[in-house]
Parts: sequence; C-alpha cells; structure tokens
Amino acid sequence: MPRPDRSEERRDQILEAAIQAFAEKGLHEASMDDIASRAGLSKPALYLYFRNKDAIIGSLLRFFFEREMRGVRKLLEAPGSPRARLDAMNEQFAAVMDHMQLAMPLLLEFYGVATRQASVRQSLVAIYQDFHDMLVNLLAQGVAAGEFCAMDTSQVAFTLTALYEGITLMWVMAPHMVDWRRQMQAAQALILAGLQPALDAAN
Amino acid sequence: MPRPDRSEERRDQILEAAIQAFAEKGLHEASMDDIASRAGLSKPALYLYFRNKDAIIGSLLRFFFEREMRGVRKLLEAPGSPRARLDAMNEQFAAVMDHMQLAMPLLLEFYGVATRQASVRQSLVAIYQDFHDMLVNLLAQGVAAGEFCAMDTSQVAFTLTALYEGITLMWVMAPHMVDWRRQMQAAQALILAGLQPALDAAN
Amino acid sequence: MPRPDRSEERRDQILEAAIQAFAEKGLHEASMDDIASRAGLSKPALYLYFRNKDAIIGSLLRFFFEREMRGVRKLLEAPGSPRARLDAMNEQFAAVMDHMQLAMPLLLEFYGVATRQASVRQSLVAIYQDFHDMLVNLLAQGVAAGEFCAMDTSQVAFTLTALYEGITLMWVMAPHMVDWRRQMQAAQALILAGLQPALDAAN
Amino acid sequence: MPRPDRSEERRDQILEAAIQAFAEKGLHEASMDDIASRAGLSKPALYLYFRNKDAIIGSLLRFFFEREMRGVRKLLEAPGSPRARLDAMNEQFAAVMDHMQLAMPLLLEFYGVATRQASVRQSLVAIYQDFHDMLVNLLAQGVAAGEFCAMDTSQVAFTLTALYEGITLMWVMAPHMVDWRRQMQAAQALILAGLQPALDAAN
DNA sequence: AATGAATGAGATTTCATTCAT
DNA sequence: GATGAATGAAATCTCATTCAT
Repeated sequence: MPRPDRSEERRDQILEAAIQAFAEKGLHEASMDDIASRAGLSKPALYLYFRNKDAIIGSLLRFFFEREMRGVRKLLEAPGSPRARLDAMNEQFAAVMDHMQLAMPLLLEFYGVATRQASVRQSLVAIYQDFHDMLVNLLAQGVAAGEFCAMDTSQVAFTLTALYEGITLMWVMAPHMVDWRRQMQAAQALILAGLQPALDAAN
Repeated sequence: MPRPDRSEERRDQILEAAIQAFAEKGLHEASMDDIASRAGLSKPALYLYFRNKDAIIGSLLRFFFEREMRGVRKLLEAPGSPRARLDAMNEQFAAVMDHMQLAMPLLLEFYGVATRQASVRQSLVAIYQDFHDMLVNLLAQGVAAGEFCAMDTSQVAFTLTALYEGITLMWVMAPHMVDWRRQMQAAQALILAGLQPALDAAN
Repeated sequence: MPRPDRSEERRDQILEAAIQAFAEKGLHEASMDDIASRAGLSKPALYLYFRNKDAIIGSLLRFFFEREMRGVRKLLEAPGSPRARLDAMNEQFAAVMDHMQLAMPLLLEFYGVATRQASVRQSLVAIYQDFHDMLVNLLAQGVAAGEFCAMDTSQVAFTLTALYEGITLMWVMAPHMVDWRRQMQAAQALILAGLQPALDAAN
Repeated sequence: MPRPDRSEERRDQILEAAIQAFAEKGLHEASMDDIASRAGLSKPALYLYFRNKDAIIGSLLRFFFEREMRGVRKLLEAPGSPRARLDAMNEQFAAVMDHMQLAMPLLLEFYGVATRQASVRQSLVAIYQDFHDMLVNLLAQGVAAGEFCAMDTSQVAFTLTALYEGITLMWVMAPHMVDWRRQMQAAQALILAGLQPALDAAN
C-alpha cells in the first residue's frame, strides 16, 4: 500500500520555514540550520527536497512572484468599471501588504538577487509586463467607455506601475510614516485627475 | 621632511575598489580579498584604513547617500520657475543614473541593508524627507505664482518621490526597456496635467 | 534503532587531545588544528562539541580542578590518625605528580589564565580553601587526640598548603633536582617537629 | 660632536612599557603596538633595540630575575644575627611584593615561559640555587652561633625557599585573603620553632 | 635615529553540503 | 525517508615583522 506522497507537503513546510528565517535574519545570514530548525526537520532533510540553498531561494522567488501574477490575473478578469477595478486593485494590494509586512525585507533582497541573476530578473520583468498590459487593457476600456480622455495608455500604465513599486519601497523603509492604501489612492486620483474625459481641455 | 598624508587618498582608493567588487559580486559574495586585489593592496592594508568590512560598507553607504542629498540641496537653490526646476531636476538625476548604472545593484543591496539596520534606514528616510520637503517648497512656489492650481502639496510631493523611486527600481531591473529620462518626464507631465491652474487652457 | 550517544566520548577525546597539544605547545601556540589532528578529527568537528577554543580551555580547567578537589575530599574521609593521614596525603599527591609530569606546564599556564579571569581565579581559591579547611580539621583532631600541641590550626594549615604549592612549583621547574615526595615529607616533618605535644619526647 | 648614546635609555623605556603592557593584557595578548604606544615610540623603533618580541620578553625575564638575585646577594652580606637577617629578608621581600602586585600576573606567565624554554628555566633554577645556598649559609651560621639546633641545613633551606614560592603564588591568586608579610613570618616562626637550640629535645 | 605604510602567514570560526546508518 | 556526525572550503581578522623614506 503506497503511502500518500508527502513530498509537496514537506516542500511547503520548508519554504514556509525559509520565509521566516530569511525574513528574520536575511538571505545570507540565515543558515540551513536556521531553516531546518524552524521547519522542525533535520538539516539533511532539506536536501531531500531541495538540491541546495539556492534552490530554496529560487523556489521562494517563484512562489512569491507567481502569487503576485495570479493576483494580477484575477483583477484582469474582475467585473466592474475601470475606475472601480483600479480601486479594487489598490484595496487588494493594500491587504496583501498588511499581511506581508514582515516578509518585505525578504522581498527587497529578492530584488538584489534579481540584479545578479538574469533568470530571476526576467521573471520580475515579466510581472511588470503583465501588470502593465493589464493596466493598458483597463485604461483602454475606460477610454472606450468615455470614463477617461484619450491618452497614451502604455505610458500611463507604466507610471501607475512605477507608483506601485515606489510607494511600496518607501513603505518598506518607513512603514510608520507611509500609509500604503491612502497614498496609493491619492496618487491614483492625482493621475486620473489629469485624465478627465473631454469637455475640459485635454493634454 | 614630512611625507604628504596619503591617508585620504588610500581610503578613496579602497572605497572605489569596494564599489567595483560589490557591484560585480554582491555585498556578501565580494570578499576582503576581492576588494584588496582591486585596490592593488594587500588584505591587511584594508584594515589600516577601515576597521572591518562593515566599516567599508558603512562608508560607502554614507558616500552614496550624502551625494544624493547634496544633489537634492543644490536643486533647492537653483533658479528658474518651478516647472523648469522640476525639469532640471529630472535632467540631473537622469544624468546621474546614466553614470551609475553599474553601481545600481549595489544601491539595491544597500536598501536591503537598510531594512535590517535602523541607523541606515533612518539615513534613507531622511533623504526621502529632504526630497519631499524640497518638492513641497517648489510646488508651493508654483501655486503662489499661479503656475499650479491649489493642491495638497505634501501629497503631490510624496507621489513624485514615489515615482522617482519606482521608475528607478524598474529601470534597474530592465535598463534596456525603461528610459529613465523619458519615463520620468512623461510621468511628471501626467501629474502636472491634473494640476493646471483653474480655467486656464492646457500647456 | 537509535545509535548510542557518542557525544560524551567525543568530548573526552577532544579534551584528551587538547591536553596533549596544550602541554606540548602551550595554551596559545597550540591551534585548533593541532587539537583536531591529535583527536583524529577535523577542525570543524571540534566546534560540534565546544563552542570555541576558550570553551575547551574552560572545560579542561574544570576537569583539572574538579579532580583535584575530589582528591582532597577523599582524604578528608580517610581513616587513620592525623599524622598517618598527612603521610597518606603526601603519598597520594606524589603519585599524582608522577603521572601528571607532562601536563604540569599546562597547569602552570592555567595559573596564568587564573590571574586574568576572575571566575577561574575563584575556582582555584576555592580549592585552596577546601584544602585549608580539611587540614584545619585534621590538625584539630590531632590536637584533640594529644598528637599535637595547641596551635593556630588555620595558620599551620595555610603554611602546609603553601608548602604544597611551593614544592610543586619548584619541582615543575627542576624535576630532576627536586624529589617531590621526599621534600614534602621532610618539610612536613620540620613543621610537625615544632608542634610536639608539650613535655613529650621527640618522635 | 657625538651625541650621548641614548641606547640604554631607550631600551629601558621599552622594557618599562612592555612590563605595563604585558601585566595589563598578558604576554600573548599584548601586541608590539601595545608596547610601542605605551613607550611613546613607533613600532619599528622597537626593532631598533630588540630583535623581536621574544627578545623583549627575554630581556624582561633577565631584568626580573637579576633584580631578585641582587636582592638575595645583598641580604647575604647584611649584618646581624641569622634570625634577624631572616626577618629582614622577609621584610624586604614583602616590600617588593607590595610594589610589584600589578606585575605579578606577568611573573606567573614567566614561569609558563620557563616551562618551555630550557634557558629560562635554568636561570630560574639558578636563582633557587642561589637563594638556597644563601639560606644554607645563614642557617649554618645560626647553628654555629648556637641560635639553632643541629639540622640538615640544605633541607631546611629548601623548605624555606618553597615557602617563599608557595606563599607568593597563593598571594597572587588571592591578594585580599593572603597577607604576604604576616603569613611568611608565621610560617618561618613555625619552622624555627622546631629548630630551637638544645636543652629541649632535638629532632 | 625614526617611522608611516605595508604585508606574509596564520588563527579562529562558519557554513553549505555529504556520508553512514 | 530521515538524521547524527562530519568536513572541505573559505571568510574575516590579527600580528609580528619589514621596507622605503
């Protein structure tokens, strides 16, 4: 009688432990021992599920990024007016941020990894691209529906993406001074103010 | 005959080498040996000028941050209309980015350091604050001069700051796809479009 | 099937090797490598059982001192007349000295450590105190039994303790010239000669 | 005009500094830098006067030991009865101890060095021998003068020497608990009590 | 005579990784 | 599948010692 494959389960257990260890001590400072003890496993056990430390980091990267991409995709398919969906998106990301505050330093270290590993960098760029494309789509719908004036949708999408990144970065550095939700809403309002549908003068 | 003091010179030489080594290999992966060989010195010589590796990183951090703050301060005192000065600022930062492309991964790692060291984090936050304050000042002048409509200057300043950070981050990840100068100009134009003085025509 | 715990065994193995290495080369000159090779282990293996080199030295110190204290305690409980027990004590220590000749330089270095580390110094002083107390006890019994005349037992005990230390020190420096056993017996006889019970003839 | 030779002066200056540094930090822990800075000289200057660190330690050893031997010699030639001269000797050594308390840890480390270097060991043994011979002489005079009963002068001299060493050792370890002067006097009295001239029962 | 500057050699310690069970 | 035990490799740092001036 074959036992159920606990492989997947164990991998998740390890990744969870790795997130904790990395977030707490840093990507380099956290040792395999740190991860093993948090996972309640022995050190060699880690090597049964991951080839080495880099493999753990890689898996974690994919885990983070894929989740982000899933989030983006969902929004793309959500119902509602473009404006409402932008608001919903902010809301959703704000919620994620709240939950992820502790892991944020880790995310930042992932950016550091990305600068050195082309493959990682490309994953990240792919996310930007996806997000950008979705925004373009959303904005175009808004223009078509007369919610926004004519615009260079790609350009505006890029700006919004950069705002997401920038506000997040600042929030990570000074969580007590930056209210992610409020700042993002305000920033978006500022952008959209310049994109009122005609009757007014357009750019 | 007292020999000239080469101390400062050597320190710079080492910091220069450290920038190279760190940018190339990463903050943790670059060893003291890597730095020493790039500086054309022996390893122990490094310890004549810096107490330890952290001291080198610390000096480098201060070096980067202080330069950034100097840049910001200069802009505050520059002549010209607010709009023109915003443009000049973009231009200046764009030029800096061009020169710093190789060191950007290092800068990103510094952000990682910042998330773990309160003192570093505070230096960084101080820069944000300075930049923000300067922008508030600039925007207020623009409002007073009738160049912009009434606004929450602090809010707009924050948004512009976040844009700087966000665009830079994206540019670091995909330098070939992101044209810092153009994107920043466009993003700023977008913001300012919503801040036209009332009842006037567009720019 | 749980493997037997070899932990204690390994620790002893390392301490044994450390004694050899330290005795041979000196406390500072003997490196972790020296200890490891004598123990037939790799250097990192040492760190599985001792936090660092100081921990090894500390364990060794305790090992030496505790053994000495055990020796002292046993004597306290031994049977026989006070005089006979003093002789027995000399005999026992003489035997120990014979076996420990090689480790004596190490012991001397421990004294050096003791001068710089209060905790070590206190352990050593505690041994002196124990030894002294035991001798006081013994002498008091002798006085009570009429074997010795009245005396300042504490003072005499101190003198005997100092003799033990002094003779040992001289023997370490010149083992070929100093016969520990004979010198100690003679010295003790000299002291006891002045402590004849009143009005009695000599021994 | 030849300047006066400052060589000797400089050497003493360095040795003085070395005593301080060694006493404070320990023979191994004190670095050439420590010595140089205490001597108010540069590090290379030390090498103008001493071939290396060991040479400094060697000089210091000789310095200490020779002074001790000079002290011993003086006593030999002093006037007075044997008993009185023994008392005077104690007094003198007690005074030395008072002044040397800080350097005592250093002396102990010298013993450690002695265990590893035959030449040093021999110097030390020579001192023991000198001291012993002087005591033999003194005791013989006392016997001749009827101050002491007949005895094995060599044996008694050895015991007294060991007492000096032992009491000093214990005093170094517990200076607050051991009063060198008092203990040495008492111990000597104890010995001499057994060496009363005849009329009483001899040993 | 004197020293600022430099370095070769080596010490301790850590860690990712593997073996034997 | 799991792990206690072990290690090769490398990193940081220190120090006695020496040049070049």
